[in-house]
Amino acid sequence: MNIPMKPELEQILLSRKIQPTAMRLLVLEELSRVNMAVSLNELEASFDKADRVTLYRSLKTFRKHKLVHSIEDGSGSLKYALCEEDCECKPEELHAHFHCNKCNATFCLKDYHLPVSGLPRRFVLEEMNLVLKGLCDACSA
Amino acid sequence: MNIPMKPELEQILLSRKIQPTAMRLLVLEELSRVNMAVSLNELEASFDKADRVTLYRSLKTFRKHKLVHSIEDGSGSLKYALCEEDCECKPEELHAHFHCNKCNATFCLKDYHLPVSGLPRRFVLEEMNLVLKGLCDACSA
DNA sequence: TGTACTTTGCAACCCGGTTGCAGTTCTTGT
DNA sequence: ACAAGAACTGCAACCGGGTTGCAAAGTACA
Ligand SMILES: [Mn+2]
Ligand SMILES: [Mn+2]
Ligand SMILES: [Zn+2]
Ligand SMILES: [Zn+2]
Repeated sequence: MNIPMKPELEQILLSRKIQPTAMRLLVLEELSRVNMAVSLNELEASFDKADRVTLYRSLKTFRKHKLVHSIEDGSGSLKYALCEEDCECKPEELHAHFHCNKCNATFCLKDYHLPVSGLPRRFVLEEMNLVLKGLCDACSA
Repeated sequence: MNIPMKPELEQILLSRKIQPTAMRLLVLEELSRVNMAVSLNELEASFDKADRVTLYRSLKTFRKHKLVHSIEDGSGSLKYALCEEDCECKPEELHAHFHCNKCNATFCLKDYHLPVSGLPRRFVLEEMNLVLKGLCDACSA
């Protein structure tokens, strides 16, 4: 995936009904660039000077408008990753994530969809969260 | 599962090489009684007077000796549940958990073992965490 | 251009988890 | 039975991720 240019970024926000402010464009650009799931802290560290709360609220807004989804990978901090272009964050769009125990990176396994079966009677399934953990591509070499 | 009596509880701790102190016996008894995954806060609330840190360290000790396993269910607090009698917490003993979005309860799905396939090349799998979310038995009625 | 609404930055707070330390209890060797 | 050492406990304080309140700055739109 190549990184979209400024006008494209703006278009992406607009298409999600998010006002394209300067900060939000930067956040979106960064999320596109890294192409993995990042925590609020990691995001903050990737800018010279940015207010943590503003980043937090940008991500919150993005998530509300289904531009990003969040992953609890067990590292202690929530991570955020860009959704696919036309994602509506429905159950069938859920996918697994891989968390590297060594470098702490977390990736979307977009093709690893979740098995929905074997649930006990009378339990109603609404969502699932599957995190695979181990060594990533780079760390297993 | 019925709740073990005092001497049995003591035996359980001893068999895991954990010194059976008064507090630890109480914690083990409570974990047996509730028969689900509980958070540190919930555990604390189930005693009239107990120090949070002592409970915390009891759970930590239990986990080290593989008497309990912990579950990150996305509720914001780690939960702990008793392991099966001869559990060694190996990958093949991993199971899924169910978290109720309404009552916040979390259960072990001991028979729901995890599918291990479809991982990208060069990724080394060490552990998995699968949490199903929805409405539990009681809440779906 | 004026006004209402949104976004931003800062400070402060919340809460789960964790550590330091001193006092107590328990284990072990004599 | 006793002393020395190790393990456990309770309290206070800290830490870090996440969150909120509020006033200032920015933006949309009539
Ligand atoms: Mn993802
Ligand atoms: Mn379990
Ligand atoms: Zn890695
Ligand atoms: Zn429930």
